[in-house]
Amino acid sequence: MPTQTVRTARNRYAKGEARREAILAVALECFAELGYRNTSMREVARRAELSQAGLLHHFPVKEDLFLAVLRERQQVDTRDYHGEEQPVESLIQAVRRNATIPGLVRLYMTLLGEAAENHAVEGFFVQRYDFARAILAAGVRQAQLAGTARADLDPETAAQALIAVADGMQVQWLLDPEQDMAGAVDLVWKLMQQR
Amino acid sequence: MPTQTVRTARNRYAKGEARREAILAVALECFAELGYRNTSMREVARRAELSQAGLLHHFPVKEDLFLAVLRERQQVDTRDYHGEEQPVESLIQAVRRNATIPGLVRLYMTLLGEAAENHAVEGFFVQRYDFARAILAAGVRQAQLAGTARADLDPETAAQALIAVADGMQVQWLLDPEQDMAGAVDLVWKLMQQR
DNA sequence: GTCTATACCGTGATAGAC
DNA sequence: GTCTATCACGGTATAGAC
Repeated sequence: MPTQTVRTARNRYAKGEARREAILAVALECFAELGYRNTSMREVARRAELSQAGLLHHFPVKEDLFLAVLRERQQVDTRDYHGEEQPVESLIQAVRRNATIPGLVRLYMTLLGEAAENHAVEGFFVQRYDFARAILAAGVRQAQLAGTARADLDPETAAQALIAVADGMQVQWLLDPEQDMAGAVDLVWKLMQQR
Repeated sequence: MPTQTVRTARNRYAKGEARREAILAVALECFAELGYRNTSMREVARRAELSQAGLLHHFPVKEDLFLAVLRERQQVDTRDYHGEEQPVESLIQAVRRNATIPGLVRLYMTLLGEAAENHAVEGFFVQRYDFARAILAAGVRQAQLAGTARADLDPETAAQALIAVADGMQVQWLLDPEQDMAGAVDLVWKLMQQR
């Protein structure tokens, strides 16, 4: 680890940290706009206004930069779910929100492609899905107890399906923004609620 | 176009065509195994047992090779649907079958990432989805007439949702092969059939 | 149609000075 | 922490022999 974080007595490395944050912001922008493959370390460095070698000081290999961006997004997404009492509804809301942030869905799709080729990125997604499945399955179970979801559903399978529709619709929406992303998720969830 | 196809009187270019086919097979293998990014033209050439320049004679740029592979797969997939009287069931079957072909789902995911960054690949997917949606919507409509699907479904939205679950589950399955790909698609379809 | 040879440029990555 | 080289590699391209 080249960069230290948190220091006693007024953060002597505050400047380095700030730089790091700035780099991450620029990198997210680049990945979303250009894609992973077409984003060069030189370009990120240019936009962050430092040399390529300077950038490599913070993130020695391109993948490190990528993963750092991912971890930041994961924090945001996790926060959104935490303490949520309506997981399924928040999923639908998240889908809707994603559509409003330019490049985010595109980035997500790029990531998926990357995960297929890169073990570290794959690990990121595995964790993410495990987390989402657990949350949503709990949500389904809760709805069943409350009598607002079909009792004959297997909560795990239902959770899988809900995540899958959400993911799949993001892809379709990206390819053709006419598609009603949230509508399809909503449809499936409504079907699960019928009794 | 460097390579001519179809010739009167017993195909004088049969050898070149065969070479082309062999290259495509090797390329599919490479993309599935190594991913798009990690597949070099040199490697494809090596495996196809010809020089890099020889490969470039058939496919001047890497993307051309990629698109050719895509088009071939599209033909296979399209054939599977054609004349099918149970579109939804064939979708589920296709999902099951994909799981048995090593690297295919991985390739598909790689492609999605590529589509996010590459207009030509994007076009390929847009077409593919339009086609699938039309087929499946017809299938839903037909099931409604037959009384085997809920009458209150919007066939278009239902079709979107079905494709989305199938796609989304392939992703989850790839990341964790424990997941029951076809099971989730089946669940959603069963829900659509209840009345 | 296919080969060898060669070159160009952008890329991720490293070494070492300041 | 940041820089200036410098490297090897990959995608692309061309010339010219067979």
